[in-house]
Amino acid sequence: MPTTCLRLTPQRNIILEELRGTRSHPTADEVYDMVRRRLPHISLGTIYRNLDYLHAQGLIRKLDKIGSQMRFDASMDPHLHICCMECGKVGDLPEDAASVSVRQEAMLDAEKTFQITGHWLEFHGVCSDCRTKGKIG
Amino acid sequence: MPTTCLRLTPQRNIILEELRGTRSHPTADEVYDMVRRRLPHISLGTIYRNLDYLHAQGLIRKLDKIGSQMRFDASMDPHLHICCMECGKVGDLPEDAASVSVRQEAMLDAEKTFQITGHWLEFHGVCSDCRTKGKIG
DNA sequence: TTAAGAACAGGAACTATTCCTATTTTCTGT
DNA sequence: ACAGAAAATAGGAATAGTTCCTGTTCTTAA
Repeated sequence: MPTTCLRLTPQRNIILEELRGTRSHPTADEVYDMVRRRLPHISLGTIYRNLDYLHAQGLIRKLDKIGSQMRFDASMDPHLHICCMECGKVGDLPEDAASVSVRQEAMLDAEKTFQITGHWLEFHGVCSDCRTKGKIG
Repeated sequence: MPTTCLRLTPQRNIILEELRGTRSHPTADEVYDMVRRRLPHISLGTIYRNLDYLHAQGLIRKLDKIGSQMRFDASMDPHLHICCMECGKVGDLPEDAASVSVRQEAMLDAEKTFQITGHWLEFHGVCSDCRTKGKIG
């Protein structure tokens, strides 16, 4: 018996449906606008809470490194993101776009839309202090 | 005659010195605390403005994708960053840490400190809409 | 049916960052 | 060196994305 099961309230379901119906990687307030057409009384707090919930359940992606606002993405297949430095628009790139060997072919299509000017690569981990604390505490 | 030359005011100079004296990738308010020991009346606005200025001049790096706050780094040689998911601490990785072939050796040292659990890769560019606007406007 | 827990709407609070204004400092040309 | 112009500063107000709080409603399980 799992202690937590997936609870899809009407609000959560509609948020998920709206997110799955777009490829625009919307921000929280864009999701708010989309959902409000169907649930006029939903609150922005519910949007945030449920986007977090859906992300914690592994149903959507949370792009918190792109621009000044969080963005959300319902497509869970492995792929990379490209962000316009002028307007903030976010597009998709194939998973292997980072490999130089395939870049010429694979990126041709994306480069019709986005002219790539740079990238950001950052690693995540746990530092030794926090690992030590985890063992002791 | 260059229209803009580098103007290093006392405030800017001390900010730069303090930043060069640490490897901790401090946030703006951490820089504020460091600098305030030497310039007690400096304002946080000046810290932000001058960190932006130094970044625009290419003297420091601005890490705006790491955590919820901007971080700053005076070491300009090419390298990557690793961020602790528990406490937010930021460390350095060698430039070639992303290459799988050298990863075993090159990362050994960093992995003594950070246990790597994931990464973030994102591309930057200009979308076709913005390129079109740029040509017309 | 009822009690307990979860989720909700609405709005206040929080906080990193930016913006504003009057004042001070720095630079430029004479 | 000096006067005017331009830039930078301190201090604080404003902004905005996100989180938190409270009272109410809904769902679940016994």
